[in-house]
Amino acid sequence: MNLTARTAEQIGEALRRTRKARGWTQSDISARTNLRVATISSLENGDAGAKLATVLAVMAALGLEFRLVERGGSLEIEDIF
Amino acid sequence: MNLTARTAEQIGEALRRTRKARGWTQSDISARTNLRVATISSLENGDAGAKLATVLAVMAALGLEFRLVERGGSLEIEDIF
DNA sequence: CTACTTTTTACGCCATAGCGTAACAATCGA
DNA sequence: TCGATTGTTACGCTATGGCGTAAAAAGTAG
Repeated sequence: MNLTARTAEQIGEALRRTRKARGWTQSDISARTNLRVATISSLENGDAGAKLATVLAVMAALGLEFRLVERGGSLEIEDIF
Repeated sequence: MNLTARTAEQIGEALRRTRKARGWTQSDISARTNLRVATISSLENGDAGAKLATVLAVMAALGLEFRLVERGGSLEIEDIF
């Protein structure tokens, strides 16, 4: 699962995929973040106008964090082994 | 340079460090993004209310992209060699 | 210390995120 | 097929981002 993102669409996709991988619903994320389901939906659909705080809250709920890397940057361990 | 971020402050720090590493001013980023210097300043200082579009624009100007990874996740190649 | 560059902050303005609430649409299991 | 869960969209509302513009504060070189 490659979760590289340069656009809001890609971030939304990554969040949705991770959520599904966890077997969770948008409602689950909503409960863990105090964000409305509608907000989660909007974010997953690539809303570039979303607030950074919103993205970070969902990331935290999913147990994710950001790495800021050079474009086309280094491989990760899993990509090799 | 470890650019892991879970908070707006950490993202701002990472963006500022990368910008400095490029030898650029906030004004340079402003020119490349059509965002005001004040907006860049606010973002680098950890404004969680910033729009995702704003973050992504600055990231692009710096030649960076996001990786969404598990918290405490995999090491990167540079961390080993 | 002085002049210049860089960064931070302020004010009025417009656009919009996310809220509560609600309805509608799409997806899924029995 | 159908009822139930899940996801999307809408309306009015308040709060605030980013804009133009401007000035002040902080940092830097001579």
